[in-house]
Amino acid sequence: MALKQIRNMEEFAAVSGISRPTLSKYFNDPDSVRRSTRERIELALTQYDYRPNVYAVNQNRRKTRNIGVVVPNLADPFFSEIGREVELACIAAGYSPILLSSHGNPTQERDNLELLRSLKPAGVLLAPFGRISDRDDIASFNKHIPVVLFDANIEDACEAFVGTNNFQSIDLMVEYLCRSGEPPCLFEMKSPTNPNANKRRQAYLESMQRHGFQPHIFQAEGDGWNFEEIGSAEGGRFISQNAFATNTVLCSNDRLAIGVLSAAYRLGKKVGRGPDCALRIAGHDDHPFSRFTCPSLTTIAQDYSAIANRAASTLFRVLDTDERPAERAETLFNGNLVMRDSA
Amino acid sequence: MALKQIRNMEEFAAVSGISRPTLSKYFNDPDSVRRSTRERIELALTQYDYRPNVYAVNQNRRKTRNIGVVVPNLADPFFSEIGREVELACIAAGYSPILLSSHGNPTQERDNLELLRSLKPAGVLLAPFGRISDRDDIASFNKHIPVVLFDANIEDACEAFVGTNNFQSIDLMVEYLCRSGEPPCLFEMKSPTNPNANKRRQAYLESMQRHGFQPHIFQAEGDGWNFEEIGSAEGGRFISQNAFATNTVLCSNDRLAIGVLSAAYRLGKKVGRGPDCALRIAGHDDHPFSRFTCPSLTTIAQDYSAIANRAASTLFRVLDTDERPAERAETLFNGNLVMRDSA
DNA sequence: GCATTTAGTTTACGCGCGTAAATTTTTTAT
DNA sequence: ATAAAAAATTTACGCGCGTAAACTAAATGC
Repeated sequence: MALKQIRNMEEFAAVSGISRPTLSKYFNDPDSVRRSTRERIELALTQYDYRPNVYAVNQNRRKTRNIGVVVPNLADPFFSEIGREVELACIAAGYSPILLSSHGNPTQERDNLELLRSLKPAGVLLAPFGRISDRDDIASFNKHIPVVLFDANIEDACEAFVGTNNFQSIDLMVEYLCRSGEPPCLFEMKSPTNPNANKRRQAYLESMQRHGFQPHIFQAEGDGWNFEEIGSAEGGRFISQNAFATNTVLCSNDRLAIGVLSAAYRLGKKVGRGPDCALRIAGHDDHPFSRFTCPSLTTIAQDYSAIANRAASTLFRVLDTDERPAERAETLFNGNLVMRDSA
Repeated sequence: MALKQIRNMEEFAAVSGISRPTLSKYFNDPDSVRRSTRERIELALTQYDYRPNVYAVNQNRRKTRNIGVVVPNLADPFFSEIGREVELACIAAGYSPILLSSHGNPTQERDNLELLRSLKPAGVLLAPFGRISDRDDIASFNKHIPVVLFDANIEDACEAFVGTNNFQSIDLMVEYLCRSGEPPCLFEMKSPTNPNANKRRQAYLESMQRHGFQPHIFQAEGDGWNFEEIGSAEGGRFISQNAFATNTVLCSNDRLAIGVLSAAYRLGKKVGRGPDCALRIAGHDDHPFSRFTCPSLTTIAQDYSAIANRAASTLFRVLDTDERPAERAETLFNGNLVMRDSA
């Protein structure tokens, strides 16, 4: 087995009988060498435990084969899932993904970009917080390295954006709710960290107007990422004060909705479509747990697989052509209504 | 500002007026140079945008300042949280953490170790699946690189283990449940992926015996990490068949409990301590969502902050002394009972 | 079978930094 | 002030690999 410990490509060239430059070509692209040569190399690889020193490999190359993937918060299952999809897409394309979480903290996002700067990635897939304060950092980063945004858009920044069409998805939900019962009011954060929330509010207003109903917006005080907590506290407050304008509450995202559902349960208000129900509650995002809330949550499923793969392939195209695209593309995927028991 | 683009340490030496070897010392340990020199360097750093090329830095060094952190599944909030704590501990100690998720897949765990092998980390903090099949891979990996296990133990493998004392935590819960109502039966996976589940079963049996009650174990069919789904389907089956031996169900972990709670709701069985309740349900782990289940979940909180920090500091000690510890240490932290409304 | 194309070999240099040895400068102790 | 200690500088080499140039061997086309 381990006939001899191979220390570097030179030694591997000696034992495999292939010259070092050819080996170098092989490791950069196995298909760039003749098949017979490739087989000889791969035979030798089974006999000797050698693999190129990543640090030496990346030292000279201006662009590595690394791709940075930055998401706002891996503790949020949505980003955990979409991050995973992006990783897989990168691996499939022969890149090495480096998944970084900003842990709900814009400062950490800057730190992550700073870290990536020194890792010289070929490109970056970034789901930004989208606050104005980040804009300059991201633009400055983008000067040197191609960046494709996903999930949250920053107007006119970076090579492209891929996300969900909130206007379509919210309209879909509003339409359903209006058709099946009282028109919904909207429950959201007062100062949302995510620009999608603003899009959704806008979409709600337009959609309600289109359907000829009076919109009602209820905003929760609170900061940070404890959406369930905020939804539970503030939603509970609105419920117990009978403040919601209608019996139907559309929450800006599932995590808020999960909080509101827990508050409703605590307050003894039955949630659902039945005649004995006091409230209907809907969400947005199809959070993994929304199937297991009580009752299960009616929501919008984002097509995160499509988003992840499109974002990745958009970046790959930029990397392949090695030039910035003339036009900044914005791709929006439709959401799907997931009907469960809460609305 | 950017007076000149600095390309390497040589050029930075020229503009800063400090010799390259001294700069090298500084970047490896800022305190290894005289204070006045350090201040001159840091002044220059504010004027010029230079930082050492990570790849060149790590190329020669046998041991990098990287620390690999491998968890079974970042989509599971428990690992997301504890992974974060570990990251912070590494950064605080001057190391660069590389957080990798095995995505619920033992093969991926092997791939992650393979990846880490080429990144030459100083050490690794590993939360393993703990299946027997991984043992050899991990042991082989551990031959070259120090590894501290956390969360899940593998007997006699690696430098040390840090986790929760399941015997203490389960006993705490069993004691509470017996004292406050009917003695609990145990609900768990038939073929658990996590060795803690086996510990918890053992602990349950011993604890029930100690309290003089007959133990009852109910096992859910199913594979993978969809614990909520399995808990909901299988738990629902047991509930609707009235199969649980007592009205109190202790679930092996919170995610199963979340599934069982959703099944109970679906079946119209009220859960809680009150006289009108049909079931009491308890969990283990204090999952972030267990506060927002309906009703909120009584559970055991693992001290993951303590676990993460102890695991990290144990590894650092090994790295500092630069020799393997004579004795393999196992550190177990106690769990805390979190009383909520479900039991 | 021969010319042409394609692939591999030899040789050589450079990347950015760690680091050792010898020397000079600066600080500290007496 | 002077000797000793500490720190910085100069010089030089090596790490493992990418890569270019000139050359040689093998595969391909007709």
